[in-house]
Amino acid sequence: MKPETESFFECVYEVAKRIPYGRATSYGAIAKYLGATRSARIVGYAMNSSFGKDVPAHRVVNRKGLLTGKHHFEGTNLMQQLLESEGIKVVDNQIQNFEAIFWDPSKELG
DNA sequence: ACAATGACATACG
DNA sequence: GCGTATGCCATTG
Repeated sequence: MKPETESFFECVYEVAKRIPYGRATSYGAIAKYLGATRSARIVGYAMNSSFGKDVPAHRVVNRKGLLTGKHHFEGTNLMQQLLESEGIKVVDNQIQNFEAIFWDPSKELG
C-alpha cells in the first residue's frame, strides 16, 4: 500500500478525476489512454483501491456501460443514484444511451 | 520469488 | 443472443 507502488493506480485516479460531470467512461478507455490497452482489469482493480479517495469511481463502468462495480459501493444502488444524480439515466444497472455520455480520455484529453 | 486475485475484454460454443 | 472459457497484466498475500 505504499504510494510508490501506486504508480499505475495514481494514473488511473487522475484520469478518473478528470471525468466531466454527467459523463462516464470505461475501464478499457482509461487503460488505453495510459498505454495499457490490455490492462483494463488493472484499472478496475485500481478503482477498488480508490475506495476512500476522491475518485469518482461511479463514473467508471465497463464497456457495456454496465455498473458491474456497484456491488463494491456501500449501498446496493448507491452507484446508480450517483449517476442519476448527474443526469445519467441508469436502468437495470446499465447506463442508457451510454454512447452519448461516454467520455474517452484519449479523445477528449488528447 | 511464486501463486492467487480481479469493478475487463474478447473469442468461442 | 447468451453463457462459458481464456487472455491480459499490475497488485496483493
